[in-house]
Amino acid sequence: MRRSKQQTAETRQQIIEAASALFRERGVEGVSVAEIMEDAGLTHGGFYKHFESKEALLNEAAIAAFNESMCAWEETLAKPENANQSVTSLIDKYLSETHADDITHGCPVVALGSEIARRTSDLKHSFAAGIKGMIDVFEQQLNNEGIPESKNFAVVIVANLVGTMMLARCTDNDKTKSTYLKTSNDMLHRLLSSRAERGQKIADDNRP
Amino acid sequence: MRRSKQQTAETRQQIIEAASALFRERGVEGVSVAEIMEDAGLTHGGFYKHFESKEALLNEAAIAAFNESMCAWEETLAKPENANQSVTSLIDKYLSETHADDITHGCPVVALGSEIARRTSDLKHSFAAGIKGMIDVFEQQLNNEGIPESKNFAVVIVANLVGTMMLARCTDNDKTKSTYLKTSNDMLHRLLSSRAERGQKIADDNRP
DNA sequence: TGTACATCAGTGAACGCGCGTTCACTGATGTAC
DNA sequence: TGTACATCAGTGAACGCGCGTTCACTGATGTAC
Repeated sequence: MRRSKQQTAETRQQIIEAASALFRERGVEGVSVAEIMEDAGLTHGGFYKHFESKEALLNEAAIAAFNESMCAWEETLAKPENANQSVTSLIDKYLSETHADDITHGCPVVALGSEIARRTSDLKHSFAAGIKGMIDVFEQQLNNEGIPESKNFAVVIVANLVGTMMLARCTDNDKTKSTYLKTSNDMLHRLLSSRAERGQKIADDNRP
Repeated sequence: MRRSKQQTAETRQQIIEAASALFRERGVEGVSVAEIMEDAGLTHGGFYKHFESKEALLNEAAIAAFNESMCAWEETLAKPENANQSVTSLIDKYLSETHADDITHGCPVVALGSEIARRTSDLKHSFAAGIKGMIDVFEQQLNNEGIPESKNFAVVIVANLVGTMMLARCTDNDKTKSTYLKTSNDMLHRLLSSRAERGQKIADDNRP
């Protein structure tokens, strides 16, 4: 039977959220429309009242996954104890064992990147925007901390995070997995502290 | 009809090579057993005379993809003009536009990582071994160039390569894509030259 | 504000299709004597 | 070395299954008057 506009919008959101988690967990082709609808508390028939196709839902689910990540990042940044170490707090969280073990609600680039790379059009566009968003957050935080070349460093940091998580997730030996996470984390910390020093030096030199 | 042992072995290799390329190009679930067999010049029925299942072929195909990558790396390292810049020549090749556009014969971690991360057992084990192999090559070359902490740097470099390629491949804007590749490449070059200097300094200090 | 009708979210059966896998069959290769 | 038989790589039809999508139907919601 017909639902109110608000209920319809809520249902739509539930489908997107279910899909966002399931696609990351099992891959786009590893989940059926029926399973997504079941997770959202519905039967499969009504799917096409909300989305044109499974592909269209994937696009919305990808956007939602990036939004979810960005919200989590904002939360981390908002914590008072992270005020003076915003960049490293984001890095620590990203490279945590918790994140490595939580594909379902983890970074969409690692969970879906290989599949998205093969696609074209809208989907790739949404994904590229999500990646840009991740880099932008780092750029801003690096600026706040007075680290020079913030844009370049932001790209390199995000690349490192994504790559490290990919290596860790593709490794069956838990010890090796932890080593990858820890090694990248240590190196990024060291790189940042040496860069922060240099940024401080430049600021001092430029002081009148 | 029955084939000679040599022919059978060759056919098996052809199936693996076809699968290795097709899986990377279209994803494991984006290619059918029949398509792989057709690419290898056969009909689908004979597939199970060579492999127990599609999953078993995926394992062999992943190993073959890593072997292919390692052979290409060896080739690059063997070129006389790369003798004194072995690490940067590997990095330049990996982060090239050519590699970004060639998923089919490119790095298996970027092409299949998201899918492999969800799997368990044999497959993940083969993949982890392949990743270890990539890191080992870099460690050895960093040693050759006298760069300290070669093992840690090797992990970070490979993570950066994989992550950068993933970002580039998931980006629909060609200019942004090139920027990602170039930014990581520049930063790795700078990091390596500053580390090489430090390595040289340590070597000088330790000279009797 | 109340009424009569149109709309449409959700249901569950059904469709057609392609997939991984199996199987009976063929005939060249391998092997035992 | 030659022969007779067993083996098995490759073929193409067939199987059963699950998938994305469609559809007739239901009944509460939205809207026009």
